Amino acid sequence: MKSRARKPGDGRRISGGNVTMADIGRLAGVSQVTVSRALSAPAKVSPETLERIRDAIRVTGFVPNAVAGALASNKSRLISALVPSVTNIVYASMLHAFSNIMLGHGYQLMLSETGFDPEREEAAISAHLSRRPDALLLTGIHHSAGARRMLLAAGIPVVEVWDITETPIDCCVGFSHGAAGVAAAEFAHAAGYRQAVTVTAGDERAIRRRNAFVERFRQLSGGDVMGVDFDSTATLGAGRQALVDLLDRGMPRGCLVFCSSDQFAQGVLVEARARGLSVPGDLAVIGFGDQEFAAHLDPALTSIRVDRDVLGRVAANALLARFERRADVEAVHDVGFEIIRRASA
Amino acid sequence: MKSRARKPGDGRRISGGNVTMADIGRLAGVSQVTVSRALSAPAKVSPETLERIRDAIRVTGFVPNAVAGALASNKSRLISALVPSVTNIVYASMLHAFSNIMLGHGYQLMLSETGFDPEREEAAISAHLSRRPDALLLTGIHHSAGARRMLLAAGIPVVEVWDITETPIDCCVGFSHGAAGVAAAEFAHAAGYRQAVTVTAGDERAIRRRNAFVERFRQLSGGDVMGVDFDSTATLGAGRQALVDLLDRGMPRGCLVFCSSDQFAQGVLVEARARGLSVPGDLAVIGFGDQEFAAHLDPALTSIRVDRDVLGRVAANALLARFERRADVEAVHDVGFEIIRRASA
DNA sequence: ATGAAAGCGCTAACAC
DNA sequence: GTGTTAGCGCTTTCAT
Repeated sequence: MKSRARKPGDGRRISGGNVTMADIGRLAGVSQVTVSRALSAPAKVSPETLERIRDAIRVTGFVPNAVAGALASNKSRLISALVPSVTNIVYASMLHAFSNIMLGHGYQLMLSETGFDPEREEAAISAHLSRRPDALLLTGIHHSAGARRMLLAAGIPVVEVWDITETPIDCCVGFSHGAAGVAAAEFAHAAGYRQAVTVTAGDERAIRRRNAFVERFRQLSGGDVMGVDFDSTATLGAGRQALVDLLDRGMPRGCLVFCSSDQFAQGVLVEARARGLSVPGDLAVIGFGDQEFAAHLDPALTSIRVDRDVLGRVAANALLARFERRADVEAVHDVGFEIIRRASA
Repeated sequence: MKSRARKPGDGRRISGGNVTMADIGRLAGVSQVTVSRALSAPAKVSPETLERIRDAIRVTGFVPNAVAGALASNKSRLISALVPSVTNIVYASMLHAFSNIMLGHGYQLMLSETGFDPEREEAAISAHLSRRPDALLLTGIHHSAGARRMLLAAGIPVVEVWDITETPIDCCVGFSHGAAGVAAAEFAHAAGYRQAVTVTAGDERAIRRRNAFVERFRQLSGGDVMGVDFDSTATLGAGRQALVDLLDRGMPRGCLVFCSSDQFAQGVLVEARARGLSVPGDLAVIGFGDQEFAAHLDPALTSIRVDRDVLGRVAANALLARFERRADVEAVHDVGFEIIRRASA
């Protein structure tokens, strides 16, 4: 017997993760292939053989080696998902919906966080592609040149979520951040606000919404729109601080605060209450994300809702459609958004 | 040329994910092994050879096939993480800290949600083990018999988080939920509360905290403790509803509401405000998790804080120590908890 | 410093 | 219905 990794005397126990299909076959008196078939196409194996194989599997606790399977079949049944952050509920809930569907179809999830950083994203893409996932979910439509090259070369389905473009790498599911900003500006103007300020996180999509908002609001109202920009992620504390800064900088009374996230908006609300400012009298607030707490704040928060559940589900279905070569799924899917008007604006 | 999966004429392009080390070797005028070495131990390859190999890699966009590598080396550099839910910030932030460290050491993450369900957990464990991860992170210390059997058989490091036990599968990092419940009861009694009610999610650990709280509070105060139990996860809306129910059932004035999560606690606070009830005068509230908003609610929420960051980091280090066969990490690590007293109780 | 050979545990193709 | 054979693309060992 030729040994290699195993030293002589390193007698292997037949149990759990070390058992192979060949071992099961030996125990059941069949060849290794028959074991493989018993697992992947039981109908092709006689009932008696099947039972013996199943017994052997039960006795040994055999768990098939999907790594070997993936290498042989060139299918990993692994999906890579790259999101900016799992601690942000908007991405987490999208992932939840996405992975639930993929899991139901036998796909496992490999996950990485990219922190809104294209370089980290590129590194993650490279690492993930080496694992040969069957498909990849990416957040956003802006990726480094290297990332695009790798993705194209990999030749696997890719779905970009949370944004839309006419030129996706493969397909995309999201909504127009520009349109969301414009809609918010029009909503604000229609609601009678003639002055506005912004609070924005260090996230390219948030900035795009803000820019669209500012441009449209200026068109409609003529005035200038000042803002506070963070280069980090949105937190309640930062939102409070933003209002403090804005007030210091002479934010006009009765103006509307356009926040890139409900976290910021809640912070603004909290700080306003702490200072005895009335909302929406002294200032109005509009958030983004429509998280659960938005409806329960006092005053209830006006926010832009995006259906994360639908986003995740449509993204999953787009990939599944590609696996099955179905052409019934369009390359660009706009899930839209909705301004939920409550008391704060 | 023997063809198999590929039909004749299915001429393969040399690009991206299809390139092999053998292809790179051909381009660089060396054998496949040398390419392998160039990647894993560049010091063992001459500088000139190395450069030619690197050129070839750049030109082709070669990404090594980690699936083949894992099969050959019996090391996947993949870590499985099983959490109840990614949309729950307490697990998400723990995961974030955990994966950051693992990533820094070259490990990718495979993720599944188990929804507090041992059966789903067992299915996930089986699916993950087939991928041959190098280690596994599990949430909680209660697992099905089948799960334990598989885990033991797999013979890989396993870290159980969010709870502690003297008999972990391998090692555990968490805190005592019983102790947390007892501490909350003692805190409540010391703060002068003589009546209490509970609001609890359908989560075994939350129930354990509640039971410990109730038992200790009864010891101290003698009275009965009624409660509302949900069998789902905690939401703000459910917290509001819980207070409605409790009030209907004659919840005594001036009592303390022990919530299994800050979400519930926020709901109770919101409903109390909506009804014009004063906190902590008419009712006091204590949450669990000390999420960011807790400190900013009005009144600020008293809560039990667990350092999720430390939890994730210690869990990661425990696995890394096991990989390196370091014995400097104990099998049971209690990260403790802290009651953060604010205005609500 | 480099290469040849063996083999990781499976799936795919083809025979019988 | 079952077996045989030939890989998948790497890492490991051993030789030079």
